[in-house]
Amino acid sequence: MPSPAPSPRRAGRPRSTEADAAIMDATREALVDVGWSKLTVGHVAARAGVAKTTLYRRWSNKGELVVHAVASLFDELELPDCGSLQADVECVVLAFADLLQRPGTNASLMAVVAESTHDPVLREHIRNAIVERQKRLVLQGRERAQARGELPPDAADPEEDARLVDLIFDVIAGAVVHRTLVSAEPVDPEWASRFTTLILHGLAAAASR
Amino acid sequence: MPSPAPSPRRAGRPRSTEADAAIMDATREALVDVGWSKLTVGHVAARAGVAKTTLYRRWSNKGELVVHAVASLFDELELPDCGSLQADVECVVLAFADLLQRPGTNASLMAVVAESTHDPVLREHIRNAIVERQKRLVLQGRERAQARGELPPDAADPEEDARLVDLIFDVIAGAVVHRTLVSAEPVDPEWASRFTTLILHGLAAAASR
Amino acid sequence: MPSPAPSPRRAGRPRSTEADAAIMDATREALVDVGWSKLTVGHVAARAGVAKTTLYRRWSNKGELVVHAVASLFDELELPDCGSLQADVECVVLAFADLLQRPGTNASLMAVVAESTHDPVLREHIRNAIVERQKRLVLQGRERAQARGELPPDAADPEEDARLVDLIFDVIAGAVVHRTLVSAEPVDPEWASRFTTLILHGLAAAASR
Amino acid sequence: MPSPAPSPRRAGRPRSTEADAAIMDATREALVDVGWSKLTVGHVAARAGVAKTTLYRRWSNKGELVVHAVASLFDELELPDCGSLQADVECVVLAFADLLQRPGTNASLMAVVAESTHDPVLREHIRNAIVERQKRLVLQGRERAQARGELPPDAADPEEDARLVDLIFDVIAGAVVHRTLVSAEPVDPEWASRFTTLILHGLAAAASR
DNA sequence: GGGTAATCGAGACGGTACGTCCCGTCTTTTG
DNA sequence: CAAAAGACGGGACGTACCGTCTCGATTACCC
Repeated sequence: MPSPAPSPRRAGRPRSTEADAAIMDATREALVDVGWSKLTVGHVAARAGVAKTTLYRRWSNKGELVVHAVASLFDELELPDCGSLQADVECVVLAFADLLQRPGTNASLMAVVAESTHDPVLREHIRNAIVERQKRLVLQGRERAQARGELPPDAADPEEDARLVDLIFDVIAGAVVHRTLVSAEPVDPEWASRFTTLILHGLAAAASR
Repeated sequence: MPSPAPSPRRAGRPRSTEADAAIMDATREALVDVGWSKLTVGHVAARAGVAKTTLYRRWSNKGELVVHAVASLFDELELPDCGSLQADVECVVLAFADLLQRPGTNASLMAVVAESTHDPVLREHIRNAIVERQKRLVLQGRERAQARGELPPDAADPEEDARLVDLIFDVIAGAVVHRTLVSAEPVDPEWASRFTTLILHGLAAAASR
Repeated sequence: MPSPAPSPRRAGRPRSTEADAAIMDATREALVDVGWSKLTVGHVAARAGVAKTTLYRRWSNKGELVVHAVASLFDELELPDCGSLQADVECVVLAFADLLQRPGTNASLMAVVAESTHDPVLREHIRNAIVERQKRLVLQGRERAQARGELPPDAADPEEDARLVDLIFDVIAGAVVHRTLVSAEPVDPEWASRFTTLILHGLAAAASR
Repeated sequence: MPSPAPSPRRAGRPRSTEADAAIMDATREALVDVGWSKLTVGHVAARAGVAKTTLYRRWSNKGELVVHAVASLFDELELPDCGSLQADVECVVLAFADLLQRPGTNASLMAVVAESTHDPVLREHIRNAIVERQKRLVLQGRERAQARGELPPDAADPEEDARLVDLIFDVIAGAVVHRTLVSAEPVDPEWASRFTTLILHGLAAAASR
């Protein structure tokens, strides 16, 4: 959202929307090719066929630019209905891993997260743009499972309930990210199945206690 | 450990081990103070009271330097015997989270991991320096639990066994890292307990099936 | 399309002519103060109140910079009309010697010439920037002397003529440079007179033969 | 003359004379190959198959080393008796030019002279090692010419006489050096003849006035 | 349809850090 | 003890980007 306020209609020549798109594309491509740390504003501008000035008129620095380019990558995460809780979880695990394993995404994500450790504003950005988007999938999956009777209804205490959702989210997302980026091992259906079994049994056992 | 082999005794003046230590210390301090991206080789050298060349004689660039410094942070991770499997896991989760929450560590770790997504050599470095070190803790904890009778002996198939260990490792490390760095929520004893319960129940249920 | 453009006027911000001048001045001053070998690009930039990059945008290295600075020193060499050929030659000899005896100039000139023995490009530079500039003085003096009737008109064969001019030039410039820099003896009016007499008599005698 | 006092016979291992020679050779070769400014002590030592320490034990710095290597080049200048004053002068002009045109010599000479403009000690060195050596050739030529009756006997005033010798020396050496190194034109027999004629006629005309 | 005002490209600018190279000194082990 | 090997503090080099700043040349809108 480089030009968030389309309405005020300031005088003078309006900004080129083609440039907007070309810059975003070039940024994503560059991110895939060379990664965050070796990505330079000059190269992005050149690849987009745009002057550096044009780029800086839209984003105040390299960080802003990359964050905007990355956040949009997570738009495509969906939770198809796979018939059972186990299948649903395996589906989302595999979809998420697939996203992470695509050449540019992993690097971009890590880069942005790494940068965020120093920048509270950026961190908040990430929370809103990425974390919340993913957490919705967990909620959605639970609702379906509850409808199927595979999971009990929400806990009485809403805080307690939120804590459980957060836990599940961190376990699922964390395990997939860690296996992919740190252990650098593939997340294949077998691993997904094994992992899902572990989590759901844990959940069931903990609940039935 | 840039000079691991003390024996061959090459000709010429030997490298100063004091410099080794001073550089590592200075790097870690600088990492905490200013973070990866603002860390300067020149500053590190100055802080260590060492010439820049001395530093470059040991590590070929800023990346190498920081990776070694970060890896050494994980040296302190130990698995104290807390009396039970549940307590052991909670202990290591809290110790790991504490490490990640220290100001410089999180940024450093993420930066190094991010960098590794483009550099296979660096990725291998990380595997050896960090991943293997942590995986040892998992193995050690399992041995203790087996001695206590809390866990069954190793699986018959060693490959199957390795897969299980890897899974547990990714789940534990991943969840802690994710909650700390992505969700940006604190890992406190309550979360550790809740998480540990989930995992151990899942493990037990899956095994007893 | 009359295309009246007197200057190509490339796109983009034009180079600062103030910077040009400041750098040249600073280089000459530094050359006088510390000499070629101790002259630092960084110091020159600082003294000129200019970034090092601005300097490197104009000259590709320290050598280029100094050559241009040295060559410009020769701009001031003029041939005032002193009334007679003998007086004209003595004038230019003394002016040239004065230039060479100024603290920084001798070192600079020698350094540049020394450097040129290995670098054909630099050698060509010197030819264009220094040699041709001085040779013009010889031609100018001859024209005046011819107008006064002190010298015969140009030889019929232009090649032969050029050879004579080259000879005179090497003798005059060579003798002054050698006495100043190698013999390290002063070029005073007495020496200039003695030298001029020798050359002009030789010229007259050789011509009248 | 790196080790000027061979006699005292200090205790311990004596310095290797092979090293002396190897270093001098390597220095001269390096001077030819890369010139003064790009010659490094490290490379010379390597080429000589000697440690840098060994080199520094004999010469205190790069300058000393090169001056010693260069001075010896001028030992070979001689004045053969060519039968007449004109022939003698042409001979020495050609011999000197030949020396200067040899690949390494010109660079070395200029480099040393250039360096000498900053270093009075070095300048004195050059006077003794090079200038005086050449000036003797002028004196020797005059004596022969006087014996042949081609030149009048020494002037009555010895100072006046010395001034004349100095003048001739600067003119001859200067013109040859300038043509070779600055004008970068060849000194061939034709030029030598033309030049010699000019000088001798000038000398004769000036004397007979 | 002519002004006007913000855009665009190009590229120079002051900076900062990089990683390399060489200097001349120093500390070792080996002969 | 000298020699070979090579690490050390220091300092300049030339390069690469950063984010800012002119420039002249284009547009779109608004009068």
